[in-house]
Formats: sequence, structure tokens, C-alpha cells
Amino acid sequence: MGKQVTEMLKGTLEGIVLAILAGRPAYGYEITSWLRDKGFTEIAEGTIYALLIRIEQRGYVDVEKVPSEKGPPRKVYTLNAQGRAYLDEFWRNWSFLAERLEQLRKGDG
Amino acid sequence: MGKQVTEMLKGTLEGIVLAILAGRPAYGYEITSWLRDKGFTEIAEGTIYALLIRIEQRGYVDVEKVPSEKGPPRKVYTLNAQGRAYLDEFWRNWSFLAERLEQLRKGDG
DNA sequence: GGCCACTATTCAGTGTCACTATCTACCGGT
DNA sequence: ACCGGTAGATAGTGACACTGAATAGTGGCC
Repeated sequence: MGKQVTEMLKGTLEGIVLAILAGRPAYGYEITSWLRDKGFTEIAEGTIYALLIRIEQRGYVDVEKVPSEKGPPRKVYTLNAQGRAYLDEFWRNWSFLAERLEQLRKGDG
Repeated sequence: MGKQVTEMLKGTLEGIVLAILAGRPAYGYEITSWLRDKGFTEIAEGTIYALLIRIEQRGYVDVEKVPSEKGPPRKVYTLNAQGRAYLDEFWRNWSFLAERLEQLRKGDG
């Protein structure tokens, strides 16, 4: 990724992953593949795993180890109540930022 | 600011300031006041000054020292051609990110 | 004449985050 | 036995916004 995008993702990537988990439980490798599909072609796998560990330690997700037919067991993450609350806050903050930016883009005031 | 917003601002605040300078030349204290008016109530002054020094060193802005009627001289920053190009790139990246986020928010796919 | 408020900038130290690079581990096919 | 795909962990790095304090000029008030 360009450095600009890397910096922009700080704080946002966390929200993106939580938003994905709000739709359905998922595991790291799956999330990485999904992101690549959606155009985030260069997000390193290591980044996602580190992020998942972080949100687990903060108590936003519940974790379950599930055996895989292929390869080692998966760690499936499920968003819990605390995580949902944090995601709500994320969307509020994102909206605030996005609105200001949009105003700025169109000549502003 | 909440920590969430602090992280989201990384990379974005730079774009915000460049966007302001795209509208008109400005100096640090002025930009800080403007941001506070626009709802970024808790952005520290020190943050803006550090950012201005950074974009100056990268060559995105031209600087002129202008005496002030009140207080010490101002450092007035003007966006130059390089800065404008960088700002264009910022808007492209921002659009990309904002679109993905918007898709995610509405149930996604 | 000393103090305070406002204007204006600088700087050292801190925490957080995404990235890089590398490592472990399990499976199937050849 | 080897390799490619699946799945996860981790130490070290760089960039950025924040904290908190310092510096410095001007004007008004008592």
C-alpha cells in the first residue's frame, strides 16, 4: 500500500474488521481473503492477526477454536455486546469525520 | 479526543490541513481555531504545528513570515504544486476508503 | 510598573497502530 | 520426500497524534 493509505487505515482497519464480524463470525485467514477481494490488495496477513489479538484482549470478541479440514485449527471470532457498542461508537466517529471531509472537498466554508 | 478518533485522524488530519490550505493560505494558530469551530474541539495546538513542519519539510507548502498586529510573527503556509498533487492523491485514497466503509455499513456483501 | 489574557510557535517524550519479515504447523497431491 | 495452500504467531520498525511545558510578543487593567 502507499504510505498514505497505511496511515489512513490506522484506527479504521479495526472498525472494518469489527464491521465484518458484525455480519457473521469469521477467522483471520478468511478476513484477509475477504479484504483482498474487496480491493485492499496489500494488507499483510500479519496485520490482521495482530489486530484480532488486540480486539480479543480488549474483550470485543469471543473466540472459539474450530478444527479445519485443511490445515491447522481456526480461531473463529464472534462480536459480543461490548464489541457491538464499540462498533457503534466507531460508526458515529466515522460519520463525523466523513461529513467534515465531504464539506472540505466541496469548497468548504 | 477519544482514542478512536485520535487513531482515525492519523493520515487524515494531514489531508484535512492540506485541504484547508488549498482554499487559502493560512498560519498555524488560524488553522487550529478553524478546526475547533468545525467541531474538532480537542485537537491539540502542538499537533497542528508539528504537522505543518512536516509538510513543509516534504515540500508540499511554501512558507512566508508575516508580522502580526498582535503577538509574534506568523508563519503563513501556501499550498504549492507538489502539495496539490499530494492532496489529489489523498482524495483518491479517501474516496476508496469511504466507499468500502459505506458498503460495509449497509450490510455489505 | 507588574500582572494577566490573548496571540503564536516550538519541542521532548509517550502510546498506538500498520507494516515487514520470519517462523511454526497441518494437510493433500505428486 | 517435497511443495503449495491453509492457518496463525511474533519481534522489530516507522509514522503519527497527543501531552505538557516552554518561549515570546502585544495590549489592557489595576
